[in-house]
Parts: sequence; C-alpha cells; structure tokens
Amino acid sequence: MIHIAIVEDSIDAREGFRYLLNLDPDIKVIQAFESAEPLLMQEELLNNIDVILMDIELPGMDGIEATHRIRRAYPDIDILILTIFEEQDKILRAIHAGATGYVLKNSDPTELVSQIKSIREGGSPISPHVARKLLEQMQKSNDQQRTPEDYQLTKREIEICIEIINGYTYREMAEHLNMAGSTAKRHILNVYKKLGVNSKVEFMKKVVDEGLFHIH
Amino acid sequence: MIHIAIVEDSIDAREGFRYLLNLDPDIKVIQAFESAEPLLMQEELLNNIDVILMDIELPGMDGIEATHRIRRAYPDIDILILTIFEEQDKILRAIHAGATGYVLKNSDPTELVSQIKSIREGGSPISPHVARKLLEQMQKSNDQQRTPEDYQLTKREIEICIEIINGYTYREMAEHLNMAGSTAKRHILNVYKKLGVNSKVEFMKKVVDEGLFHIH
DNA sequence: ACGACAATTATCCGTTTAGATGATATAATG
DNA sequence: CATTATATCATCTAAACGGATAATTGTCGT
Repeated sequence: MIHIAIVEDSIDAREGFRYLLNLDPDIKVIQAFESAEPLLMQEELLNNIDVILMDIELPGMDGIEATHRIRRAYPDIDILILTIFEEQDKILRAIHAGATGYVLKNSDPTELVSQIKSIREGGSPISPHVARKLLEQMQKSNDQQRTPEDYQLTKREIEICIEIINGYTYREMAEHLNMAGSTAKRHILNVYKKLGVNSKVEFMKKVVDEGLFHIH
Repeated sequence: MIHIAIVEDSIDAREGFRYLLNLDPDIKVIQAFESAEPLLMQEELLNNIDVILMDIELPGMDGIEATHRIRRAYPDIDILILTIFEEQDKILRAIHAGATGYVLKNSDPTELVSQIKSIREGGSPISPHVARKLLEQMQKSNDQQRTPEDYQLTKREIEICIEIINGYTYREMAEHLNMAGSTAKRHILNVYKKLGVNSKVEFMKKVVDEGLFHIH
C-alpha cells in the first residue's frame, strides 16, 4: 500500500487527483493540502507517507522550497512534482531540491498511477518534454569543454597548472616539482601565453569555464 | 511520416522492432543494421532519416561513439538509445554523446511507437530507472553547495567578490565601486578571513568548489 | 648536422598582494 | 549609552607576481 499526500492549490485538481488515485487498490491518499505549510507541520503524517504529489505554484511557500525542506528532514519520502511549468529553471531547481520525479499536468492522468508505482520501484518518472530540457542542460555544459592538449600544454606545464589550481606559490610548486622558482614562473608564463590569460585568477576562471583539468 | 533506421546486433530484436514499428502508419523503417559502421557510410540515407534506434553494445564501434559521430555530422537526426544497460556511466556518456532519449529494452514494447512520436514532438523519452540515475547524478554534485550568506558576507563584500572573480586588481575594482584601493583591499581581506583562505587563488578555488557565486 | 622545441636557470623591473596597524563615521543592537 | 558590525581611507613592509630578456641543455625529426 502506497500512502500519499497531495499539495495542490487548485481544488479541482486536488480532488481530481485524490479521486483518481484512490481508485487504485494499492494507493491510499492520506491527506490533500492546498499549501505546503500545513503539511510541514504534520510531523506524524510525514512519518507515515511514502510519496507526495507536489505542485510548484502555491500560496505561501512554493513547491520547490517545500520539496527542499521535506527531503532534508524526511529523506525517505519521494516527492513527485506535478505542475504545468516546463521552464528549465524550475525543472533544475526542483531536481536540486531533491524531487524524485517531474511530471507535467497535461500528461495522461491515467498514467499517474503507474508513474507513482514506478517511483516506489526505484524509478523517476519524467515527462518527455521535461526530460528534453534536462538533456539539453547536460549537453550544453559539455559543449565547449577543452583539454590541456587543445592548448598544446607540455607535461611539465600541466604539472604546473595543477599546482596553481591548488593555490601554491612559485616557490612552493618549485619545491614540489624539484625545480627553481624561476623555472616554475617561466612555465606559468608560457601557460598564460598559450591560454591567452594574464594572471592566476584569469587562469582559474578559464580552467573552470572550459573544464580544463578536472578539479576536486 | 517518420523515417527510421535501426542499429541492433541481435537479429531477433532488430526484426522485432522493424515489424513493430512498421505496423504504425506514420512510421517507416528505412533500413536496419547490425553494426554502426555500415550506417555511417550511407550518406544519402543519413540525409533522409529522422530517428535512429541505437543499441549500445555492438560489434565494432559501440553505439555511444556512433551517436557522437552521427550527431556531429547530422545534428537534425534524433537518436534514441535502446539498450539493456542502466549503468550511470553508460547513461551519462550516451547523453553527452548527444542521445535524444534513453529507453530500456525491458520497457513495454508497445510504448516504443509513442516514445518515437514524442521525440518528434520535442520530447526525450527516458525510462524511469534511467531517469533516476540521471537525477541522482545531478543531485549529488549539488550536495555541499554554499551561498555567500552561509559565510555572512556583506553587500559590499559580495560586490568585491564578484570583482575578484572577474579578475580585477584592487585598483580596478576600487574604481568600479567608487572607493579607495585600500578599502577594496580591506574588504577582500575580511572576505578571506570569513572564508578561511589566504589568497585570490585559494578564494577562487573555494568559490568553484562550493558553488559560491554562479560564475559564467 | 641543423633547427625546433622542451625544460631548465637567472636577473631585473615595476606592480600587485597579503598582512598589520591605525583612524573615522555610521547604523544597528543590546 | 556602550558596543558591535559595517564601510571608509591611509601607510608601511615583505612577499609574490607579471613581463622581458638571455642563456644552457637535451631530444626529436628532417
């Protein structure tokens, strides 16, 4: 039996979902809310539900913020975003807030039950248009990735780059790599020329922008 | 009419998909291949198909590499990965290679037609288990994000931080913000104390690591 | 053998930083 | 009212940095 709470400000949608879901013998809608705050205060309820259907636009706290708070306090609850919004911005924020799925309200409502069941089986239902936005986001960030080879950095220069990224001074990196400070500097300046930058900070920026060297 | 090519090494699966898809009046399977290389050489074919169903494990070039090459040369072709693999690694590589969708072979085969049609309508069908892996990936990297507020940076200090990130010197940022260079410095050093760093480079590293300030 | 490049070191110069110290003014807090 | 935090400016020092120039060594390919 899957226990469900609904947070949805439109009474029609709210009661529609409640009715639809209760038709399934494996699902029980415990309570439906028109805003997030009342749900957040029901501690004993939150300890006994499995899935929350969450709208984004709500009076008071929005569904993304609510998702964030609930997931932090009750990591076992799965939250399925159910909304009309398909802006990349909202989608990403919802996912970062910890949403388990993101379904558009214009989807086939009869599929909602199978989507909820799929959540309990370890899946994350995502409407195709939402998924497209996600993929585009992931592909975009990967578009103009560069590598040290693209700039024809030499072995030694690459070592130096890593030292810079780790915040060392000329002297320190020279010690680590067994060379004179002046040599370390020579290499760095060559790297600057090759990358077209003029300082460590610009260098760092370029490294981050282009994903040169995988930091962390 | 949606024109389709299939790349799938198992003859049973290949002919099964071909049969299944040809049942739909809006879909026509132009050709089915058992490996990627023959498809890549059919230039005139590639100029006339809309969607490719692509397996990952193939004799010779794998489906991910094939996806990469096709997408680079024919960006208008949508590629739907259709595979048994649900490892995060393969999923991510396929997406970075430019896949438009990623469906598991154990999905309901009768849904394949609607998934292909959803692609042509700008969607990206993704099996729920695959989507879960994607969301987990996106959420993981977002775990220990910090904000300027977490370090109680003041308005002025935040302005200074942005100047640093943009690579300006004390003097330059002082001009931009209408203050003396010494004041700019004063602020920076305060920021360093609050963040626990000792130089611009360490500052940059922290900003990158913790996602303080959204660069770009 | 020659040239091109990588790697190494050094020196000089002016600028920029980090760090310390001190001072003033204003707003918020207790 | 006293205290604290913020914002402002100045001065000083030592270290680090960016830029230019020059020289030596080894390797690789032509």
